[in-house]
Amino acid sequence: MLNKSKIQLISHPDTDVEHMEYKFANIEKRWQDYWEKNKTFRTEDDFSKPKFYVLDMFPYPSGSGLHVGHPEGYTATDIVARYKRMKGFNVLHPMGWDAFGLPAEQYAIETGTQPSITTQKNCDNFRRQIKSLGLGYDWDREVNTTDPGYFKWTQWIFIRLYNTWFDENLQKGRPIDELEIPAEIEAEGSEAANNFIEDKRLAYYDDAQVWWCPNCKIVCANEEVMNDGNHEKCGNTVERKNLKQWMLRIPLYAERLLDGLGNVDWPEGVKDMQRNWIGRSTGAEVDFQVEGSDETLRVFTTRPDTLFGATYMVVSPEHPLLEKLTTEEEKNRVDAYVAQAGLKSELDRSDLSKEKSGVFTGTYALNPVNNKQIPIWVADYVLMGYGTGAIMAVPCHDTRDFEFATAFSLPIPCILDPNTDDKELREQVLKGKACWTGDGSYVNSASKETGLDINGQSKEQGIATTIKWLEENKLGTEAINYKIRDWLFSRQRYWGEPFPVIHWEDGEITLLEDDALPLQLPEMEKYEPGSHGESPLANAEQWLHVTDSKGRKGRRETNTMPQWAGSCWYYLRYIDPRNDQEPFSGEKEKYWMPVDLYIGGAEHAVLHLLYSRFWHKVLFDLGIVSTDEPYTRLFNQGMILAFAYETETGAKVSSDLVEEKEGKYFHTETREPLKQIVAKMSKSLKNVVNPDDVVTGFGADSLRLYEMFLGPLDAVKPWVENGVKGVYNFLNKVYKFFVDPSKYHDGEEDQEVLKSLHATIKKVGFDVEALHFNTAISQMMIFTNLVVKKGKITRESAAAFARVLGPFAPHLAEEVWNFLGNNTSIAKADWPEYDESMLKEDSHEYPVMINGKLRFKIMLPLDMADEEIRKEVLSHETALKWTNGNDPKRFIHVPKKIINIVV
RNA sequence: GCGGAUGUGGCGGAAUUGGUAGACGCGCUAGACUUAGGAUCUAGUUCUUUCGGGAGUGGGGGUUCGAGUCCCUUCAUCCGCACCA
Repeated sequence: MLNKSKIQLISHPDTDVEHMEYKFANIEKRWQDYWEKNKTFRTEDDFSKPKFYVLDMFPYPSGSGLHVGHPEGYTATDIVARYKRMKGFNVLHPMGWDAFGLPAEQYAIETGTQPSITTQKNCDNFRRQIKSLGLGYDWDREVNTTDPGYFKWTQWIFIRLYNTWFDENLQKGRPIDELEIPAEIEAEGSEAANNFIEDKRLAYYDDAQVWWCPNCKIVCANEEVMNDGNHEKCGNTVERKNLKQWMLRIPLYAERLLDGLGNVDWPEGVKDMQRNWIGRSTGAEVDFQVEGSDETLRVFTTRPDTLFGATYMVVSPEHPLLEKLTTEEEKNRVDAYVAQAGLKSELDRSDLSKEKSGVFTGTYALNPVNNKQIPIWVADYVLMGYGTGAIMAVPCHDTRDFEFATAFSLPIPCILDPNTDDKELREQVLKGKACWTGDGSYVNSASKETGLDINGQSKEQGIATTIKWLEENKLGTEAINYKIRDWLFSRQRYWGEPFPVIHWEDGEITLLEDDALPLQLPEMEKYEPGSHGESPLANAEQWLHVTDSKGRKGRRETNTMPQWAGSCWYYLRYIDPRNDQEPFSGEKEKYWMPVDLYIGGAEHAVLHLLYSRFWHKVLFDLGIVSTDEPYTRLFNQGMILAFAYETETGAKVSSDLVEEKEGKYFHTETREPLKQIVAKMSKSLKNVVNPDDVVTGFGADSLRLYEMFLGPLDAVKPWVENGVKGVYNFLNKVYKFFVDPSKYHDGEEDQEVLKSLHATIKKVGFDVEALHFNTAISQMMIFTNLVVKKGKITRESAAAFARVLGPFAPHLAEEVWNFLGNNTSIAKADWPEYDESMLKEDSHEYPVMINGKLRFKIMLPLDMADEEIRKEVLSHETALKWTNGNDPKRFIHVPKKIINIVV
């Protein structure tokens, strides 16, 4: 109620308008039609010009249309694109649709409407909305991930991934036919050789654990499972299920993905999140002999130096050796524990069980550094998915092991004398009553029997010495471990890219030939999933079954690719979007890549950006693209929030039930006083701002300008509804002044106006490069206020200002430009040059401070000698008052800045 | 717990290398025009004051002629990750 009322009133202006009224609706319609008709923003592949590639993260075209968050990033890139074009660059600035996705499929299940029809409708709506904002995209380059002409090449890339292996020595992906099969494997026969090859492919087909919602009969992505283990859509508990899945070996590229982060201009936070996700840690893998067995238990540790402090071992409940390790006597307890751990999902293991739990397996291992017998336990604080799924526990120097050992009264011997000044803490650690993970010098860390002795060494030395000893004695090796895991690359859904894969009745898997692409989706009448966790494609009988020339029968892959697939490479397709011979021309790719500026939401900090970097590196290794990294500069726009209201107890109140009285807020029904808070826009809070409403009420230029004026692009900021009025007033002022013949004169330009104009050209240029749009707009307001006050301007100055305004408020700028007698688009004009000499001053108004406090101001010529300045300032009446005519202690004069007198 | 960021008027936010804190905008106050004003224009607007000043950028301390900015410390909020061995 609060949010809407004003917009609606202003959106129905008096019909009785003067001819000078800023009729934004007419103006914007006129220029949008003009741009469309003249293809103003079409990008030619003119290799003679310097290029600039500015990219938005393309949207998923949802049924609810744009929200105000979309235009934020899009306006920013549009301003940069228009600016760069005016600066003489050949600018690539495309838009498209990431249009595969669940909502269209869900809608299909409910209504039987083909997803392609829903998608088409939504794309049309998005395109209309985006065009209504005056964003200058080259629509001839529009791409859509669901278009067979597009996903043909997504499938083509998948085939490349399948046919690539990673050469760890060269740290480079190579064609699979360059893979040499070792002689001893060759000798075992063709099946072994085949298995060897399959194990090397970047894409492979294998069993994988997935989340399955028995209610929706659908597999869920991890992010669709809530913290309590329920499906976010229906609230039912999801299950673990083993299904054959396509996986991609992204961990092989971990080092390359880490290295590449060093050379890109990205927000530090995003780089850190990616590093964190890859999770590289260095240490050693150590083999422990299991007592009374020829099995060894391998662990990964970052602290091989603490081996002397290892007093027990822990394996995860899913560890493959657990059954063998468990003795008869302990079997019941271990089985019960494993069953119980299985009930807890991986998600709530961390949350619910702050208390450590576990049971003894009944078996012992031998600590390789001193051959001491140590018990092997099973506990769910050790995860199967990380390292080897087993650890050596060093309770005195690892907090988790310390907690566990304390809970189960296991010994906590100290082997590292802490280098801390805290005497009490040090005592505690030495006694095994506290845990120390920092540096220090080793004690009790020598064994005559095995010959290892690190007593007295520091952490760094101890690690090096121990690894060397382990390797010499063949008990372990230096090792690097990564958190990142193989990428589960298939979904049991209809509305995604089909895999170009056939599973034959004899077990062979073949991929389609390039010339058989695209493999299209079959049209279906029903989109319900298959009964056993299969994709709806399992019901497409006609499509599904194939027979080869020899009569062998096969089934097509019924899984489809995840939504990430299309977005992994779309920036490449924009380069050559209608090419039906190859994904893009190499020549064009060399010219346009890399992307110079990529703007989008921080929610894609890890997955999309990591996945697409991975694909890009594979394509680079195969010689398909010319750069190692796809995105040179990345920038995250901050989320736009909205005001919302809550009661004293914190209950949220829908905005249509809120009433304002004298700056306070009340519930319209209960009369409760309410607190104004800032929250994400949501349907339930009824605080969603619809860009269409703003465009209707104030115009697209106002929406663009306001989104940029709101604050720094990367900041999270609330939409303050009244703020739109501020920029609307500004545009109104610009219109009324610059489209009024009576404001123009033919004489010399006023010096002050000229100076401000050049300052504006300079500042706006700098600010656009730095993406500081809010301060650029403020500078344009300052200039406008000045000329309105002066009342007159020359056509030349007005033309320069119009061009500065152009990237921000393109419709109004075109109108002014046209009024000034130009009959080509302002988008094609040159950015005005500023003259540095115009900005020079010959005198400066110095603030004079006495003891650090501003006391008065004085105008002084810049070429005045120091001595004279001193005399002049000290003889000022206010200065005399403070100095009593005495010589000051100090006299500081910073040229062009400030004068400070210390008395 | 770890990692990243942010704290400036009533509000959104400005402030290259330390150099006039609060640009620009909203809101508010007063006035002008007006039948009217949620239109437009003009002036004012950090707080406080005994009208000399005084205080002031989350809190405390430090460096400096001078600190929103640099250093130490502390608090709060937001985001991401979270038993990663």
